Amino acid sequence: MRAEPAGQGPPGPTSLLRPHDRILTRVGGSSSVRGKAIEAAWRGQVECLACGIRESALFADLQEDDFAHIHLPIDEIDFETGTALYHVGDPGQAVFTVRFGLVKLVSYLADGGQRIVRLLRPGDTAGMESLLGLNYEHTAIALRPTGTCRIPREIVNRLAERTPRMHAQLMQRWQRSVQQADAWLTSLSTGNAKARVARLLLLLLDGTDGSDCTLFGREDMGAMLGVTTETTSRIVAEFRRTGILNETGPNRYTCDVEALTRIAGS
Amino acid sequence: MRAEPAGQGPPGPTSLLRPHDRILTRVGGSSSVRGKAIEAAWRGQVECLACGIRESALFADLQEDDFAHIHLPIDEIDFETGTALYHVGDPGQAVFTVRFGLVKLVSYLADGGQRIVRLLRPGDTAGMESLLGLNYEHTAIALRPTGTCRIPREIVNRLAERTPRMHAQLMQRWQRSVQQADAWLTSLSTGNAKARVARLLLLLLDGTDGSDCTLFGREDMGAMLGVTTETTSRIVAEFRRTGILNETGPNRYTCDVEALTRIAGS
DNA sequence: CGTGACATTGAACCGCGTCAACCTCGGTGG
DNA sequence: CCACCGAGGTTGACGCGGTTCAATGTCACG
Repeated sequence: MRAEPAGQGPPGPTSLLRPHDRILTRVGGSSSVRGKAIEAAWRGQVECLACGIRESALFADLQEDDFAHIHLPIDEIDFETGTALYHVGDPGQAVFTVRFGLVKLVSYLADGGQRIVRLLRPGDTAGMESLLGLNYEHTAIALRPTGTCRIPREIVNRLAERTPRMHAQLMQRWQRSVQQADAWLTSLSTGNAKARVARLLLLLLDGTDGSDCTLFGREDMGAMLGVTTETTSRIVAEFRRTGILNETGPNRYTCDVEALTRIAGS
Repeated sequence: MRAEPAGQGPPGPTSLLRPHDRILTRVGGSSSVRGKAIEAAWRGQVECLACGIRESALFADLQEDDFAHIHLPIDEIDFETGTALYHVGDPGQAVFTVRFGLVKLVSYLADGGQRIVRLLRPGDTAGMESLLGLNYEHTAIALRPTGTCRIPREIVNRLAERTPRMHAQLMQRWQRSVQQADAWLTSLSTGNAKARVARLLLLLLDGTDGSDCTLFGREDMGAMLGVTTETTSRIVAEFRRTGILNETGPNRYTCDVEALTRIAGS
């Protein structure tokens, strides 16, 4: 594994904003601002109930009266590509529900390199370790423009005490993380590089329209697959030459799913 | 990845005992037998409270009166080396607390190969996906003579409803699984083979006495590290030649922790 | 138009997979 | 008691695949 060129090593345990952490904040409810205004009445109840992704989000199973017990601000925070939701080692004060976009969870290695251990999609929850009072165990970085809801840990913990529905949601989400971690190991870190790239592409297919997917930097792809940037680039380029991938825009491709499945199987 | 020689592919979704599943059952309490006797009064309350590893086990935080609500048999089941606690796809009816020994969680790959995704040590809990009504997601196999407590899922689920202490234990255990899965990826599936073997050895050090560890078959070690049996064997042999490992018994070694740490860092 | 970030490509090297031989050891049966 | 056998560990030879280092291409942006 090569040392990161721009890497200043694993981020320290502070929670100061890094220079590049340009965050687009759109506060969720009343006059509250991120990190302040604990007492402010919050009108997020309505918004949560009406949330477009609620059926797949952390609050999916909550009932109307459950929301009445939320007395801390839930902020909608949007992140530009490349900015961090939080850093490894930061004291975890909140979980983030991904509303749209894509987030990578990064682990930094002893040698300064990095490895992406998971991807979070809309409906997923980031930073659940904070619910146990732990520091964040990864750095979470937006791979595309990403919208989140930042939910203070006390809200979730209090709801979990109150209702077994929240309880069940949490367990399901933890289990999902384990599943995803295991799948990551067996499908993205096993077999030759070409098969790994193929499996990653299949994983990135847009659920809806079938055979389209949006890629990101070759370096990130390499960090997911445990191979170098060059190898990734070579393989993607080859897929393009052989028609398995068809560029339709900047980092947008149409895939020959059939062929990819065959390659992934080897 | 090479195809498994003895592999008959991923085990099917049945829960029938395989021919080689020689299980040493020592039933926990009254006259109950595994899988039967739901009504039998169970005297495990005493045994759980007196359990030697309770402070690190699933029931760690429970109080005396919590145990009064256990009305299903908790069996002590011991497994010989190589036998399965359960198979992937089996409908999960219970979790297993490991009392002594070592258990591997195996994922079977599309090509018939296998990958070990986690190790369970005394105090760890296997098969928690069963609590969510899911089928087992791995095959769990004892790497050494292993003792377990088989706890029916209803017991845990009912306790979790009753007491937030059980609730918290579950969340912590799920979180631990995620952590271990992430560590597995970053430390055992990253870097060159020699570093991986070194990290595995460091992971296997007996907590207590410092520099001793017990290895297992080279094939299993390879399946943990994502390398072949031959590579694993070569590296272990080299470590022995250079004095980093010192054989003290069958698959027992004393390690030069210093040297291993250096090699692991590369 | 210069500049920097990123993708691509080339060439050389070498780590590890692959295939195969051989060894050790424990068990089994004559 | 010994010959035989099979499983697992070790070692060698060879070649491929992926890393490494370096050069060039491409595009967005100031």
